[in-house]
Amino acid sequence: MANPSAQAPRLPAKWRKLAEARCAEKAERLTPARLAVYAEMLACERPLSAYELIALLEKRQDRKVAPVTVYRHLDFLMRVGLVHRLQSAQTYLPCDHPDHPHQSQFLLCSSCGHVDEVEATGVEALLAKVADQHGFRPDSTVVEVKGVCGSCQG
Amino acid sequence: MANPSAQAPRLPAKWRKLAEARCAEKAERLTPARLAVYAEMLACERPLSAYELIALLEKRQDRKVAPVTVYRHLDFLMRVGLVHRLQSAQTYLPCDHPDHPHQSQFLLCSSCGHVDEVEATGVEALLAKVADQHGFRPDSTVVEVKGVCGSCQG
DNA sequence: CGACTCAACGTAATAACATAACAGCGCGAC
DNA sequence: GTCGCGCTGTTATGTTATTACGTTGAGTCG
Repeated sequence: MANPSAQAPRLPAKWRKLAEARCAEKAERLTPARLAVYAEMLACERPLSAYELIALLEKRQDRKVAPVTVYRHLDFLMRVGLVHRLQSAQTYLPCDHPDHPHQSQFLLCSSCGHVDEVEATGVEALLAKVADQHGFRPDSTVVEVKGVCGSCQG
Repeated sequence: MANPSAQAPRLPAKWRKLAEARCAEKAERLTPARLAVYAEMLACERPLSAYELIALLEKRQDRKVAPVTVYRHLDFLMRVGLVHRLQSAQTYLPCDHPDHPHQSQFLLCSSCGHVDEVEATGVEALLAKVADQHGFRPDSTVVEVKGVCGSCQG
């Protein structure tokens, strides 16, 4: 590949360092192609479908990008905890407070499309309790709330 | 259509009455085709993808069933509250305690595929509270917990 | 160095999930 | 009757995701 990172959006040091740290933790390799996808997602500031991401990357890099390529990079970014998938929208967005591994909840505004990632400690605890009451051992949770954000209620 | 209900799986009176009641409430029409899809889902006892449902219906009725047909019936069944969609698995399953409208939570076993629909009052309340703290007005929620069910832990 | 290995990456094809557009039918309202 | 409207059928297409297989490139070990 012809130096993809040079064609990627500028990636603030904060995020780059975070990405490096996360990869180091998990002994994963942070390649230019992976970083380029992550940078594109951060630059966009809203959830993207895989194919929207493909289109952005193709425009940026002026060449074809196959779906499987983007899906692999997304899998990687989710594996190391830098990106989340919104199950109800089939879109992807960068993790918003990635200082530590976590389960998040998402508030999706149906008016402006903005997604707020929150980490309410009580939610996971309650779900764990509910699961336990049913003899169920939880591994991961999906919590997505659709509604209207503060800005759009005015 | 050549009497589809005759070719549908036997539908216990309990469920049929429920379906009729729900449709009456919402002034929706319970047609044979809609009932056939509902009956197929109840007979299967596990979440089905739309295309699995198509295959079952085609086998049962011995004729082609177009995707759009099944999606329309699924939309209807979800609208009247007889069926839920599992967002994380892109599958559909009949509502398990449909005595009243509700928001449910789902416990998905990754081992046996069984899905337990539960209705923990505290969960919705807590999510409403969390949303409110962020100035967010919730409309609907998606809560899906992946893990291992009691039977599969032995 | 050279051969080996293994993960990342590229390419092509296809599978799986979902919707759009339009026509015909059937039933109730009037 | 006939009008309107919702249900259904048909065809085509759009969107999301994966499979299969070959190539590249960086690190390792002899």
